[in-house]
Amino acid sequence: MCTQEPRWLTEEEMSAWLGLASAMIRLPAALDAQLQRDAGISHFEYQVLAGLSMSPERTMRMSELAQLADGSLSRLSHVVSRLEKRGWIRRTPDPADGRYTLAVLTDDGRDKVVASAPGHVEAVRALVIDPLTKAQLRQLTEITRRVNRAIDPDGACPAERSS
Amino acid sequence: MCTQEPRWLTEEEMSAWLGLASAMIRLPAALDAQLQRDAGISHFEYQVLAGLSMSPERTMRMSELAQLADGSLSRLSHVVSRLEKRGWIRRTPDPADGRYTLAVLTDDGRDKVVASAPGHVEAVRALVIDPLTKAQLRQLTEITRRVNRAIDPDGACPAERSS
DNA sequence: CTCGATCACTTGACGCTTCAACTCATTTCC
DNA sequence: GGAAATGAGTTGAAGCGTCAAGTGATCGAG
Repeated sequence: MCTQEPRWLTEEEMSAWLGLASAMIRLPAALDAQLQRDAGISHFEYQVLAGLSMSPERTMRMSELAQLADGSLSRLSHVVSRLEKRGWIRRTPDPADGRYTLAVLTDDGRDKVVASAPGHVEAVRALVIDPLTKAQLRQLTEITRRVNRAIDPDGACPAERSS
Repeated sequence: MCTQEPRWLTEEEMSAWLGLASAMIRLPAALDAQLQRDAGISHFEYQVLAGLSMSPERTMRMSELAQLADGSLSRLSHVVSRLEKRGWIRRTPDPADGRYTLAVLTDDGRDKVVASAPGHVEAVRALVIDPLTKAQLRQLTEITRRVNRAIDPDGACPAERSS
């Protein structure tokens, strides 16, 4: 209870927020639409396939993969079931620890990624990279770092893992 | 066919993109979670109620409202049905043109917005406004303006409508 | 060594979004 | 003035995500 009195947004804050709110809704929708139209898969499915394709042995544990793709384990399980039916992924228990399940990209799955990647990268370029200056791109990196940290202070942000 | 050869992303472009991709997924989820937890409504429902509350006569045509909230007319129709059941919105045909439907915020609906707004604004502050410097906020405004324009060149971007 | 706790996942039911019809009102064109 | 075309909105079915409960494997205390 008792939220003091709310600190309303100034004009300047409001216009940054409205712009972000709009982009936040429409950018995922636009990227999903491109992938759905040109490749018949969702952005989430693409992230799963692309994540596997860049992994050693094209293999990853379900839980790692869920974190990489920013989704719940349950969601990933459903999605991988569908991708398995389409012949792009196989599942097998981890020989090292039977509780884990390994998702493995099949050859057909790799072909699918290779076929879908250029169109997706072009879309990202067209909608995000190309409209911005080099300086804005650097600013965006720092801005999203701060926002991501605010959302989840000790969360593994994909942008900062490895390398 | 024949996508030339794809212009892959440089290191710098990649880190901006990964950061944005992560924020783009998790920011809506975080805001939805706050509203769901504290007010029992989704971010989309909040936008609908808040949009109406700021409108003259607390009334808007369904199609205007759909555009304001960045959703399809069908989605809005379903959502308004639910909000109507909860007693926050009434629907009535537009006397000026019977094809249009007017959505009107009830008094209970206004109370709901007034009760939910402070918590939502606090969340926006905590996740976006406060973590950024004043300069970054200005940069974000320009960055999102460009991205929004790339997504829909002549789209009515909420940030630029009116005022 | 065994039993309970924990962990990684899977499953099924429910709710929301989308898509494709459909309805009804209004405009347009003979 | 009447028929076809257009436009706004609604509806129902299908698909996807979430939540809670369930399964099986492994760890750890006694």
